[in-house]
Amino acid sequence: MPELPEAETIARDLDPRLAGGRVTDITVHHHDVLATDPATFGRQLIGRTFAGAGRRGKNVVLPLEDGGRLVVNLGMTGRLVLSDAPRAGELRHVAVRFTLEDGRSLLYDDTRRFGLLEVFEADAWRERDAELGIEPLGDLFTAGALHAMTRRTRVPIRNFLLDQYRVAGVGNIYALEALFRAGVRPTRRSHTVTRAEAARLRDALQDVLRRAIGNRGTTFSDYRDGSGERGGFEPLLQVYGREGTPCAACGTQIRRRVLSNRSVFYCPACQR
DNA sequence: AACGCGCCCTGTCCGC
DNA sequence: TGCGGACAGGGCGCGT
Repeated sequence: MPELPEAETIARDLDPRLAGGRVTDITVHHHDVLATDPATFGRQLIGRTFAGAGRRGKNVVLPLEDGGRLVVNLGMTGRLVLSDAPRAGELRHVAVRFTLEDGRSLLYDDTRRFGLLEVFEADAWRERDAELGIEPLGDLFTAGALHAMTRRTRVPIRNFLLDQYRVAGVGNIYALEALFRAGVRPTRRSHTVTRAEAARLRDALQDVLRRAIGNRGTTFSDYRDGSGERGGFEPLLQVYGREGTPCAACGTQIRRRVLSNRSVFYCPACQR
């Protein structure tokens, strides 16, 4: 569920409300979401003050006033919520609670605990940041830049888009939607993608991600109960989860297959 | 060395 | 109605 748009939405919500919050205590309910042991984690953060919230790829980045950072990878089911948020009391899988000086708490909730919380000091974060791929909504993500990258590898283009060390922030859902809009089959080897296709893919990726952010990052996953934001991006999905239904462009049945242990959906007529 | 695959974990859904 | 099994996607570690 959480890809770039979800991380962006969380960061925007948190930014003004978390700034100035000083950590006075940390309770770890599930240590497997931490990069270190709980005692070390506590020593790293207690007494330090959040400066706000941002994003890098799919990571929510919480800068500290002294230049360090708490970096949160949300995995599949991670959420970051302040205790005074409307539905904070409904969280059922709180893994870590950060008590703040003003009495509020920052809660990290993660049902499946695929997420990871890690503290970086300034230098270490610069290194980590440099390892991550290009930001798909950034100025550097041009058609030429994307094409130069795709030409250098033979991996299927869907796998290329999922690799956080190439393009940072794209997950399976938005990758497949962008490939459909660009008319490129997910299994196509990256190096065969033409310049024109790379240009369409860049535009499609940006369009899909921006629309998703406009919908507050709401994807299909929370449609079944009204526990969170209602409405959402799901009606906008044109191929993901639509096996057997007619393609919106040509009517051909959408096909599903498995690529690298993960579902791929595409229109066999529109995507070459 | 780039790449593919299995696994981590839980909730939901489907078929018997 | 209950239950087992398949399935979901992110990322890491390992084998090739």
